[in-house]
Amino acid sequence: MSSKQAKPQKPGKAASISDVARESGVSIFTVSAVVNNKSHVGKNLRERVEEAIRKLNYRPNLIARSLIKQKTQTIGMIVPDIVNPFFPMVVRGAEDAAQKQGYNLLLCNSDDSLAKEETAIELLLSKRVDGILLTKAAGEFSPSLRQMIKEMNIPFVLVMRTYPQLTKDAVISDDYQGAYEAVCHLARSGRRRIGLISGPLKISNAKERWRGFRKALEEKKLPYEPDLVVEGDYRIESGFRAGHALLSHRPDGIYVANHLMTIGLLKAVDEMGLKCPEDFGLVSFDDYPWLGVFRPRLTTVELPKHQLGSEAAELLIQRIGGNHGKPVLKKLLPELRIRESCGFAQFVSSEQRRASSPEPSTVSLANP
Amino acid sequence: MSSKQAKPQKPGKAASISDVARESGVSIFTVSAVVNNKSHVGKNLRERVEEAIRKLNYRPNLIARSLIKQKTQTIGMIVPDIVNPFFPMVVRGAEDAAQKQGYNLLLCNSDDSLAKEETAIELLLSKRVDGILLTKAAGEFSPSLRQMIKEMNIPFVLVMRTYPQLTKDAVISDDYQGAYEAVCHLARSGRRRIGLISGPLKISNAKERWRGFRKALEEKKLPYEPDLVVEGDYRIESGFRAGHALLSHRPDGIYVANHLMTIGLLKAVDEMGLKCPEDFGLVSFDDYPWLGVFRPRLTTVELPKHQLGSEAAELLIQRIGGNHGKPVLKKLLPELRIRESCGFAQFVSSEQRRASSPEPSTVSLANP
DNA sequence: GACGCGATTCAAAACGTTTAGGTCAACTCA
DNA sequence: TGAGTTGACCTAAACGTTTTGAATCGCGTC
Repeated sequence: MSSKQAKPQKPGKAASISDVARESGVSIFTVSAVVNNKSHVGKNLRERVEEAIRKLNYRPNLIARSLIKQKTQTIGMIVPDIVNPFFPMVVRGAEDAAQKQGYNLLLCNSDDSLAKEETAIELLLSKRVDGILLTKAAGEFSPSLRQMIKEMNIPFVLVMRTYPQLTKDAVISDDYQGAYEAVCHLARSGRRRIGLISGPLKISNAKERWRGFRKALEEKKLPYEPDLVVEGDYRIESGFRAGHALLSHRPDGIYVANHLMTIGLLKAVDEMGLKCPEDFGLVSFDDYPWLGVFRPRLTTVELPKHQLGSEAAELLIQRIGGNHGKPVLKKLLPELRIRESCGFAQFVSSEQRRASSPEPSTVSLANP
Repeated sequence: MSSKQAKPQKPGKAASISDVARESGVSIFTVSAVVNNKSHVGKNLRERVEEAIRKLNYRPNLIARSLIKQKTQTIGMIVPDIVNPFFPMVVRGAEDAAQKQGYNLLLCNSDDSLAKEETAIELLLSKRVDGILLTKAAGEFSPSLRQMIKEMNIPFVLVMRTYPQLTKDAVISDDYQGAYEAVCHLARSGRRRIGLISGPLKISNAKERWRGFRKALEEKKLPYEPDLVVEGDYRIESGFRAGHALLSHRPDGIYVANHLMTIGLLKAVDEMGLKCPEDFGLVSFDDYPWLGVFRPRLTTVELPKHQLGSEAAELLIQRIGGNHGKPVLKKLLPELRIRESCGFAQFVSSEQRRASSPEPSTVSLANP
C-alpha cells in the first residue's frame, strides 16, 4: 500500500510531529498550526494533515510542549496523608477543579513530616509543576528551600492550614468559628465542664480551634480547666490516649478537633464503660457518610472539604495565569450538624444558619 | 561583588545548566557530569562546579531530562473515586512504592465512567507517563485508544480488577476466596437463607465475589434464591435501596460486597427497625478503623489495600525497567475478621489462617 | 621527536515542540 | 503598472537536558 515515508517512526514509539509532517508532505509548522488550530491553514492542507494525524495516531508530546512553553499544566499537591479520611474529598475537589481547566495533579504525602515535605517540594519544583497546593506540616522551611522557591517564583496556595512565611494565599475553613459553635452547642445543652481534644498546637487550624474553644468558654462563663485539655496529633491512637486521660477527670462535655481522634476517643469511652450522651456530650469535627451508622448519632461540625480543594485549585490556577492581585485568605464556613451526641436536639437547622450568611466570608488582606 | 557572568539568569527564573557552566567557567558537559556524578571530573573543576551549583541554587530541569531520556519518572494512576474509602490506602501503597524508586504519581478519577477513563488515559499518554496503574471501569476501550496504547508500548498494571484485553499484569485480591469465606462463615453461624448485595457484575471482582457466594451456597447445600441477590453499584445509595429490596424477603444472613453498600444497608436496616445480628447475620467487605465504633461490631473480609497498591506499583516499575517476563497475575489473600455481626463468635483467628498459607498466591500465567 | 595512551574536557547533535521572522504568490488600489 | 497589503506557508532558533565523537593534555616509551 503506502510505503511513502523515508524514515517511518519505529514501532513501539509514538509518532512525532515530524512524522506527521513527512507523511502529509508539509512543514512542521503547518502541522503545529493544525493541531492547535492557530492561524489559517488552507483547507486541503488541513485535511491532508488531519488525515495523517489520524493515520499515525498522533498526539502531541506534552513534555516537549512543556519544555518550550515553560508550563507543565500540572500542579503538585501535598497532603499529610491521603489515608486520613479528611483529605480524599479535598484532593477530589482540587482534582475536579484542576481537570476542568486542563491541569493534572501530582500527589504527595508528607506524613506531616517536615523532611518529607521538603523533599516533595524539591521534587515538584524540579518537575516544574506550575504551582503547588500545600497542607503545610508543622515547622519552618530550610533557608535554601525558601530561597529556591523565591527564585523559581512559583505560586503556592495553602490548604486548610496557613503559613504566612510562605504565602498569604490560603483556602481554609473558619476553624475558630467552627470550634466556637461546637462548644457553644455543648454549653447550650447544659454541659459545664467541657474538655478539648486538640490537634498539635503548632498547626494553625489546631490553634484556631483551641482559640474558638477558649472564646466559647469565656463567653458562656465556663471554667477553663487545664486538665480537660489534651493535645493530640490528629491520629486515632492519640485520641484514644487523650480520651483515657481526659475522661478520668469526668468532664460532662467534650469537643474533639477531628474525626480520627473521635474514633480513638470512642474506643476509650467504650473501654471505660461510659455512655454518651448520658455521661458526657460530644461534638466532633468533620462529617462522613459512615457516621450515620454510629450510635449515638454524632453532632459534628462539617467542613466543606470538596470546596476547600476546588477553591484552592482555582485560586492557584489564577495565580499561575498571572493574576498577581492582593493575597487572598478565603475562609469557608463550617456547618454545625446537630444530632444526638449532646442529648439535646435543639433545632438549629443548618439552612437557617446558611440563610443568615449566604456568602462564604472572603477576606482580602492588605500586604503587610 | 561578583558580576562575572555575561547573561545572568533573570530573577524569577530558575538557573539552568548553562548558567552553572558559565558561572564556573566550564562546559555544559562537565556540569552534567558532576550533577549525575558520571565519568571522572577533575577535583578542582568538580569543586568549582559544586560551588556554582550551590550559589545559583541549581536543580536540574526534569522536564528537559524527560524529553531526552524518554522517561518521565512518573506513573499515572486511575481510580474510580479517591473519595471511596477503599482507594486512599491503595493509592498510598502505590505512592509509597513509587516514591521509593524515584517515581511520582499522577492521579486521576474516572468515576467508573468509561469516557472519563479514556480521556484520562489519553492525557496520561500525552504526558508520557512511564506506565499506568488502572482500576478499570466497566466496558471496552475504543479501537483508536487501544491502537494508541499498543503503539506507545507503555506498560499497564491492573489494580483490583482484571481486564485481559488490555494486559494480563494485574494485582488483585482473591475475591472469590474472600466471598466464599464470608458466606461460609454466615453458614457456620447457622444462617440458611443468605442474601447478597453485589457490585456491578460487569466488574471483574464483583463477578468473582458472586461466584464465591454461589460456591459457598452450593457447598453448604443452601438454596440459591434469586430474590435474595441484588446488584448494586458499590455506592451507598445502592446499598440502601438493595437493603430495602432484600430485607423485605427476610433473609437471615447477608453478605455485602463492599463497605459503602454496607453503610447504605445499615441505614435501611435502621429504618425497617430490624436488628443485627438477631434478625440476620452480616458479613461485609473491607475493614476500616472507624468500624470499631459500629455496633454490632462488623465481621468483615479485609483486603490488603496498601499491599495491593504497592505491589502493583512495583510490578509496573519492573515492566518499565524492561522486564518483559511472563504476564503476572498476583492474587493477594483476604482475611476474614470475625466480630459480632453474625452473632456467633466462633474463633477462627486470622493468625491461624495466615499460618496455613503463609505466601500470597502468585500465579504466573502462560502467555496464551 | 614521534607515537600511543589514558584521563579529562569539550562542541554539537538530539529529544519534540512553539514561534519569531521570513518568503512568496495573489490580491488591492491608485 | 507597480507598490503595498494580505494570507498561507516555511525555515530556523529556542527550551534545558544527555550523550556521542572528537579534541586536548600530560606523560611515558621507544
